[in-house]
Order: sequence, then structure tokens, then C-alpha cells
Amino acid sequence: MTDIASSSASVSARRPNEFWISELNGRQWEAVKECDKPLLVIAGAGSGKTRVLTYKIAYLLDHGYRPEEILALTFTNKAAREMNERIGKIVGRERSQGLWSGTFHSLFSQILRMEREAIGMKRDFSIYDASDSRSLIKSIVKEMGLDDKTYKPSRIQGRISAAKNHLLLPQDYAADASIMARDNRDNVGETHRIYAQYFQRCQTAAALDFDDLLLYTYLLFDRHEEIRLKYARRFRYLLVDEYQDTNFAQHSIIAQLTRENHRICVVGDDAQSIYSFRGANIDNILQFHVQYPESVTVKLEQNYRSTQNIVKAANSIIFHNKSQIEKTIFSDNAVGDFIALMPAASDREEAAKVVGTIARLKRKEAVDFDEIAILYRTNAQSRSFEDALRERNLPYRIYGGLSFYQRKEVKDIVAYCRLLNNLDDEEAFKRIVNYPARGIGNTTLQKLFSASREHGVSLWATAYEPDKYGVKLHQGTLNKLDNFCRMILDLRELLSEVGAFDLMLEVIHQTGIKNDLNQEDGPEGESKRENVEELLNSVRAFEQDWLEENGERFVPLTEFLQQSALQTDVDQKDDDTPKITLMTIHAAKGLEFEAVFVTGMEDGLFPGVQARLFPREMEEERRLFYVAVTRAKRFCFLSYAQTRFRYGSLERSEESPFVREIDSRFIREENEMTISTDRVTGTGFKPTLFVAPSEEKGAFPHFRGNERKTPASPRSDTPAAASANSRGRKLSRVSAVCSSVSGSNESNGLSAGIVIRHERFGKGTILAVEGKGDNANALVEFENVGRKKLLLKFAKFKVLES
DNA sequence: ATATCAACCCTTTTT
DNA sequence: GGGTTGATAT
Repeated sequence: MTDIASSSASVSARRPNEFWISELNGRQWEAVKECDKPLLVIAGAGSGKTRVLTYKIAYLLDHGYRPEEILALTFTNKAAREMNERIGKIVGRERSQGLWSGTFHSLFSQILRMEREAIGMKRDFSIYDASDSRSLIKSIVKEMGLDDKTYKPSRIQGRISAAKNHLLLPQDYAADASIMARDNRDNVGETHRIYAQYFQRCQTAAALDFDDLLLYTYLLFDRHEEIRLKYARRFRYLLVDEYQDTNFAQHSIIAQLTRENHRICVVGDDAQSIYSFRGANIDNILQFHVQYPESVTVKLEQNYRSTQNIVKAANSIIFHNKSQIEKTIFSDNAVGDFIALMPAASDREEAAKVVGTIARLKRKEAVDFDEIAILYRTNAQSRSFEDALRERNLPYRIYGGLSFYQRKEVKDIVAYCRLLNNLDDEEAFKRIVNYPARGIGNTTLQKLFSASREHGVSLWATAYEPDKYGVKLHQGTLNKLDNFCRMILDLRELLSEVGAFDLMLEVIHQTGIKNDLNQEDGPEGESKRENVEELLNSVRAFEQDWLEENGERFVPLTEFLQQSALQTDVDQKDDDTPKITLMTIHAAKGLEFEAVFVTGMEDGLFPGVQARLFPREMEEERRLFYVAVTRAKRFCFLSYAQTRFRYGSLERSEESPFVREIDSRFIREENEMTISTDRVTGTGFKPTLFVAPSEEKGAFPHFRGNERKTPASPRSDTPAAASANSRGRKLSRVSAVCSSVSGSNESNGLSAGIVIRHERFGKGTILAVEGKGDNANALVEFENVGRKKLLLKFAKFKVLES
């Protein structure tokens, strides 16, 4: 089972690998070229993990693997995108097209859509996000007459999520004595019934939640051996990034796909495992050698990112953890500056100090804003920094928190779209049935609810045919319901005729949303209208991108919905002006910055109160701290506030115990810095950096600050062109490509029988050409992906033989 | 049925 | 501080 790569190497290697070797150190190269045995790469922070992954894929491509035979799984879209770009740079874009790379969730949801029949799902299933799930759980708790104090939706959601991550269906859950005992002990003994009901309701709504994307993929492969084999064979090589953060479900699916051939490479760092709260199981990485006894382990221990002081300080932090894989991370970079500790009297002062220091970093060290990050433990901490940055007119960008797609006005429009796409989507229905207000109130809804539960049909079904399900309503209400349903059905007619963008425009007009928003005045209404604009922009951008890659007449709404459901804040880019990054430490995983501020270093905040009593949680918090510090290339600051506003009132806090865990040789307090400069070497960090922020007034008189913000939307995360930009392409470039391609292809006079190579789908034979002008399209039979209809206006391919 | 206001939780962390 | 829920008036 280990012959393929080597046997085909001589045939297809086109490029000497010496060039690569110069780009890699010995260990990295070792990891790249080991393609026969299962490979575990323990990659310390900043040790070139992504480099190894990308070169390894390039190496595979050079040794007989076709792009579509490689599956590369990441945790974030950003990581996937970055990987794709870097591979494109190494082997050229065309040779990497067709690679299966992306997040677990997005790739699996694509597979589920392709194999929907096997699991009895319809093509246009909805994806419930966390708040949809929570709201569904909430209504179930209510319906079951349980106390929502003891059965707090978020708590139940956590349990259900954990169950799914352990591949436990409702019946398995109820049958598990230890789980039931635990639930009973915790006074939530009815959880299994909620879970069963939740599961059922998701099914009648044709909806999958995030965890279902994994669970159903597992079940698909488990119950349909032929399908599992199909994918196990298709993916001849499997790579997994951030393996320390995989949960049992992910681990199991990987096992399903590698059962026959063990061509797999996982990359991770146990010291950076920070998602155990989400079911991530560190044993997956620790037990890799047991799962694959013939496996090889490569440790990458040289850090190329940070100064020696930062690396050593980070080592001294993680040293306090008991359980870990033995390794010594070292750096050959400059010694660098001390980690700087910045105490502050209040959270406001903390923010002022941080921002003041940023201004100085920019001026004295020429660190640009996009090389600076302010990190914190909880999203709630962002506010004081926002205020301080706005006051100083410094550009920033917040990631996380209330993401764009979670705003009410945006969610409402998306909910309409979801309902059009999938009439059974219950959460979407609930959200918009009476928005804008049309007199369908709670009492009506309750009647529909109980009818739908009673008959096991969707809410839509009962609203559409109330009589059939014995719903008793006044004539007036019946008329209102009927009007609503007719409007939805009318809009639905458009699904097969127009693209996502046009459809959304129709929705906004026909449903009265536009009217409603136009009536709202004041800054809030203004900001809502802006957000709707942004939503439309992002749809348009998505369309541009999608049409180019898939030759179709228009973008089906369902395509947009699917990608937007799995899109996170970090995936969005607004414009190109450098901005200071504000995010949680979790969100910063995998990123790096010249200067990093780790803020809120307070006992009870970081580590949080809940962690203090449990050693295992303390270790996770400590790893989180380790992740935070190792994001920094040159400058790392730790700040804390002695008083802080929490839940609206002032609270006192002490310095985090983590601060004292750093070896004192690598850290200095702000005021100490001004005196002891003797150890300051390397990058030449001037002690003058630390001056009271008040002296910093007007540091950037010419700088044009943040765009104006309305109080209602103080954040600067605009997802305009999120999708198009997210692939690293500009709209202008897209259109340029389109025009040139369409010109050449049309004049080439394509006809049946001609063989082409498509950028993404590979080699294929044209079966038929039809249509004129913009609508000209070709039906092509591709070798690997089957039949596709390409819209010649957008399709990127070249003719091989005619 | 809707609009408004007071009382009430609260905060980890995210695909 | 902020968002959600519940009671109350219209």
C-alpha cells in the first residue's frame, strides 16, 4: 500500500527539488518527502508548519498525485485559503486547481450535498448556526414544560453538541448509563428527551447544525460502505492541519477515509491545543502512533517567527504544564526585547496605555498597523480598546464578537432567503413570519407550533394548509397567513430563474423590508441600511467569484447560503488599508504579528474563574497564553488592569498568576524598562517607548482615521466583497480575466469533440455547444468530475486538441 | 397584536 | 454595560 508515490515519481517529477531544499530545513524536508508512511509532524509554534504542509502538497503533485486526489483539511477558511495561495505560488495556479482543501465543515457539507440521497436529505438543506440551534432548544424546553433556568438552552446545547461530537445519536445518548447518571446528578435528567426532540425537529426542518455536518458525514460513510470506499479511494493522500484540535467525530471520519491506505499526514502541536471545550481531544495526536503503528514522527523545533526572548519566555510558560510531548523550541533570531509588562489602574487606562504604545511602535519602530494585534480572552474586552482607538483616530478592525451575519437586519434577510430555499426551515420561518409586522402574532404561531409537532410536519406545512392540520384560526388571520404564503411562493418561483443577488433584491422589496428600513430614521436606521448594502455587496462579490469558477447561467441562492452559513468573521476582509487587529486569542491561532498585546492579564479573567479550580482547565488556559505570546515576532506586551467594569459594575482584580510563571529573565515591567536597558539587544527596542500616553497626543496629525461609525454599529468589520477578496482576488482582476477569456474562447469556435483542460475540473471533452453571446455554453464531460455545463463567458480553460 | 419599559440574566473561547 | 424577557398599556 505504499508504492504509488515512489513508483510514479520518475515519470512525473518535472522540477528539481534542490530549489525546495534550500527553502526548508532538514526536519521540514524530512516531513515533506515522507509520503509512504503515516506521518505525524509535531510543529512547535512558528516552526514552519504551513510551509511544510504547502511544500508537501507541492511535492505530492510532483510525484504522481493529481490535485483532486489530495484532501487537505483545516479548521478555518483562512488557513485553507492561505495554503492554496502558497501552493499556487510554488507549483503554479493551474496545477493546484482541483485540490480538495478547506475546513472540515465546508468540505463535508459539500460531500453531504452530493450524497444527499443516501442520507435522505434534500439538496437544499439548511445549516443552523449556533443561535438557530439555541433558539430551537429554547422552544423545545418551553414546549416540554421544563424550567429554563435549570435547562438553560446554552447548557443543553453544549451537551447535545458534545454528544454529537462523540457520534452519539439520541438513542445512544439515552442508552448510555453513565451519561444518564451524570445528567440526573446535574439535575437535567430530561436532556435526552430534549435531544431526541431536537434531532427530530432538525430533520423535519431539513436542517443540519454544525455538529451534524460531521456526524452525518460519519454516518454516511458508516452506513454506506460503497460511498465510504469511493471517497477513501478518491483521496489518495490526506493532510490534516491543527490536528491537536480535532474531536472524536473528526478523528473517526479521518479513520474511515484512511482505513485501506494509511497515506496521511497530520500536523499539530499539543502545546497549542485550545479547543477542548469544543470536544477537541488531545489524545488524537498523542495516540497517533498507536492508531498507525508504522507511523513516523517528525518534530519541528526551530522557531523562525519570534525573537529568542519571546521563544524562551513562551517555553517557560508551557513548562508549567504537566502533560505534553517533549520538545524544545528554540530560535536563532535576534535576542530581542523583553516581554513588557504594563500594569494599569483601570481598564480604560489599560486601553490608553496600549494605544499609546501602538502609536510609538508605529513611529519609532516603523511597525505598520496591520502588524499589530490586540488580543484578549473574552470578546467583551474589546470595547475599551475600540473607544481608545477611535479617540486617537487609529485604524482598527475587530474580528469575532457580533459578526456581520449575526446582525438582526442581515439575519432577517438571510432568513427569508433560507425559507425560500428550504420551506421547511423552521428557525427561518419563525424569524420572519411576522417581520415586517403583518399581524401574525404569537397566539397564531403557537397554534401552528402544536399542530406541526402533533403531525410531525414542518411549520410551513401547517401555515400553508391550516385546515388540513386542524389549526383553528379567524378568517382575518387566515387571510394574513395566506398572503404570507403566497408571497413566499411567488418569490420562490424566481429561484430557478434569477441569481442570488437579484433574488435578494426582490426579497428586500417584496417583503416590505425596504419600506420598513427606510422608515427608521436616526443613526440606527442609517447603519441598518448600510449593513443591508454590505450584504448585497457581499452577495454580488460572491457571484462574481462563483460564476468564474462554475460555468452556469447564474448563482443559485443555495450556493450563497451554504457558504455564508460557514463563513466566520475572520474570513472577511474589508479594504487594503493597514489596520490594527483586535481579536480573541482563540481567533489568533495560526496568525502572527510583529507586535502583540496580550491584554487583561488578570486573575479571574485570564485564567477565568471557572478554570482556577480545575488543573486540566488551568493547563488549557496556560496553553492559550502560550499561543498568545507566540503570535509575536518582535514585540510582546502583557497588560492588566487593577479595576475593571464587569457586568456593569466596577471590580477589583489581581495580576494573573501566569505573569509570574514567565522566567523573570525575559520580562520587565514598564517602569523597570526605563532603567534597566542593559539586556536590551537585538532589535533595539528603545526604553523611551514607555512614556505616559498623554504625551502622545497628536502623534498622527495627518492620519486619516477610521471611517465614521454610527453608534449602532461601532465595529469596523464590513464584509463587502468578503467572498471575492477572501480568495485573494480583486474584482477588477476578475473582470479582466473574464473579458480576455471570453474573447479568446468565442473566437476559437468550439465544437463537440474538442478536448480542453479546465483550470479547476481538469481534462474534459466537449459534448455540445449551445447558446449565443453571454449565454453561450458548453457541455463537457470531464475525466474526474463528470459532466459540467460551462458558461463560456466565465469558464477558464484551454483547448488541448481539436 | 404591538409598543414600551422595567427587570433580569450575564461572559469564556468557535466551526 | 447590553441584550433579552416579561408585564403592562394602547
